[in-house]
Amino acid sequence: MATTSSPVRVRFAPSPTGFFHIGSARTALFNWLYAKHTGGTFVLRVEDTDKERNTEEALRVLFEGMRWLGLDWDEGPEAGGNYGPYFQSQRADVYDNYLEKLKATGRVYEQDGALYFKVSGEPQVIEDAVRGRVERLEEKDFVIYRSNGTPVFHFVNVVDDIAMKITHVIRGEDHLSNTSKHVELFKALGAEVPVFAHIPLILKSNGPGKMSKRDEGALIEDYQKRSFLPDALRNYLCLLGWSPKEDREILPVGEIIELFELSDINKNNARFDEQKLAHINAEYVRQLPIETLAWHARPVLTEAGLMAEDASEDFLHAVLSISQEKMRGLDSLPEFLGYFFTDDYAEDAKVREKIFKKGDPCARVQEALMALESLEDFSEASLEACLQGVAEASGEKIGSYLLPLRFAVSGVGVGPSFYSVLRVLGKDIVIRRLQRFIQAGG
RNA sequence: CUCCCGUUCGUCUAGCCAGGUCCAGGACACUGGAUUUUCAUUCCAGUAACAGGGGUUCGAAUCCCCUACGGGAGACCA
Repeated sequence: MATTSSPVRVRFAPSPTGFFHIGSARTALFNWLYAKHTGGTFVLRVEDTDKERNTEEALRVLFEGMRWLGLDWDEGPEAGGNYGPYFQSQRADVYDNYLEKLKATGRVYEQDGALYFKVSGEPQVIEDAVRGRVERLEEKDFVIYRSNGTPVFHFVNVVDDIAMKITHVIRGEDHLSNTSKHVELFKALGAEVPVFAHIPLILKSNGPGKMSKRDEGALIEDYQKRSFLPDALRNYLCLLGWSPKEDREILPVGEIIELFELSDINKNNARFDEQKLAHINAEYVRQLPIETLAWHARPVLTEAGLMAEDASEDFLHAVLSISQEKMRGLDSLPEFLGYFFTDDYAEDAKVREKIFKKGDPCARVQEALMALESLEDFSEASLEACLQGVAEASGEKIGSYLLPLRFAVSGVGVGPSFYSVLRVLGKDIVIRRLQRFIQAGG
């Protein structure tokens, strides 16, 4: 494997489009991981040569997305560094200087007002850390400066990598075919060719082709809005094209950094699987310390209009601590726990149907209501004993009481351990809801 | 059409470089069962893959070739 003795410098060079695509995020992540792994430098360079795209909003989406994922950059916009500016739109003089260098080799010529680079005609060897040795012949001369005087991607990309002393170019496989152009340019400019690592693409979950902005789940900002945990998304993204091996999948980022090697990156494209992402996200949610969970859950609940802004932290903790082990994503919290915070919660029609199929739920709720009204101690053990007694008194299984009662009290058929639900809800609310259920005739 | 890359369960992958311990391991999803308290948790079990064909070899998921299929690139976009 080709290596350089100089310290590792990698870069993520996005074009601000107004979206932060999941594939771009994964490319940024792999660069970041490699920089961390090697103790190198992670550079963020904004490729905004395509005029209109460079809006404030587009940059905000990009920067916020990266920071949310924890992908901090050592050099770049808002971070500084010795190789700036880090916006290509501000580097015109750099490009002009390198153009002069290239002209001096006699391999630049003008046609129709555009500047062309004359290719060598020799097959170019790409030493790729992921794919091994790849050979490709660049057959046609190509444009490096448009007739309007602005340089094109292939030129600025290579010039910046040289000027910024980039040692490893980690990017999507869609650039592999372009690399023969880039190698020609590196050589013509007398620069050392960096190590390339072309990582597999992320394909859409159904249908052909790579994931595009329009596909479901393709944008990082969607996951931010849906309150996914960034650590979870990042962990999932690591698994797309790379593996920690030893049958492990969920692991702290520190360990991933330690294990991450370019040579372990897969060659074949990966298909995006939202279900697996959801599973990993849920695992992370369930492992959160209760304070952190509350910190994440509060805005989700208040924005859904279920919980008052100044709602008690203690009550929130109580609700979360009995629910956490059964939680899925944070975005499902309003549906899963809404009834703890409001009387005006949605009912699950299927569960309603189900409880009426098996006997008279009102009668059972009535029996339980009478027993609970006179129960002073609303602890789990006491509640269980009480309801057990109700069931035994009428010669029934406790199971036939639980679903009607849960529905009467929460409108749904699933949730935390039922006795815990009753305890946290408290006697007043429980009694009130059971009465309401009976009065409404179910 | 040309060039480049790839191909292990439905999906993500381990194994491949250093051929035998792989009638192929894990995870998600799915199915069934358990926790005699429902349930989105937990536990157990099950279904399910080396693209096809030719070599090389005592022996190939692992090495070589061909075909098929998939992906990417082929802009005065990035």
